[in-house]
Amino acid sequence: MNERVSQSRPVSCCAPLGAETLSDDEAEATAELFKALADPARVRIVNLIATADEPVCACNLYEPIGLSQPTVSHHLKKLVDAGLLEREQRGKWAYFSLKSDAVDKLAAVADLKGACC
Amino acid sequence: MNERVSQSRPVSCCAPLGAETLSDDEAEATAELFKALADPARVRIVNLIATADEPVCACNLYEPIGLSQPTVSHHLKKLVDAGLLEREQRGKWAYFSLKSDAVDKLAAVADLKGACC
DNA sequence: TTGACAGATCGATAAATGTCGATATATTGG
DNA sequence: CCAATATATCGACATTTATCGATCTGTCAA
Repeated sequence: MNERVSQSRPVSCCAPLGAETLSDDEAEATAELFKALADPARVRIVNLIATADEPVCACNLYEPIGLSQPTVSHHLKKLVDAGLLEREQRGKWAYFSLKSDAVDKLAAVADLKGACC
Repeated sequence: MNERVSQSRPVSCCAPLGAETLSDDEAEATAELFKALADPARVRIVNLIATADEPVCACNLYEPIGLSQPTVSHHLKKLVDAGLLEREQRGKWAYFSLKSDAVDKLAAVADLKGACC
């Protein structure tokens, strides 16, 4: 039924580290996902949002992160572009939450079990 | 019995993304781990080693990775420093394998389950 | 000891990235 | 429509990083 065209992976955009084969594009996409979390500011942003039980307003991030508004906005954009965060506009405020796929995607890509030792 | 001094986390060096609290140092350490995998060449190296059933000689990486010997050596060093790979000298050859802790560490840090939605 | 080879280190360079102040855009309230 | 506020974008700058050629270090065989 399904075309199974490049659908042999749980995630089409980026293959797990333990995949049997890994094309150049897949390696690039996988690195891109890790790159999104390869900055302490973005790690803290994701952590703050992950531990909140509601979407978080950007205005509530500047102070705890300790960086300027443009810089935090820059990091938020990177996280959204990477598919890790979801942006929701409420009036003049922007709220961010964890994208549900991101959780599975990250866990899948980081999976090395079975390939070890 | 245990001192439980900074031992409340599964990994002492870098806290998971979903941790209740995250110090500056922990965020830095966590980002450092992701940074090690934030490059397509290093993703491919880890993948090649993860899918091999034996430690891999550095000399068998230059050609598949498609980069110069110094560059591959540079990436290998980064992966070893990050605690992801183990280096083993056999005569004049260097063999690399996945460090067993790395598997768990990566999975733990990347864990966002329960913190989602 | 010497020659050959594997891998690491060095130095240089180009590209990518984080940061901020200034400014632009968009939304709301009056 | 206008003023105020939240966020995004722009331009600039400093830092980091990936890459390679050349060289150094260490190991083995003869």
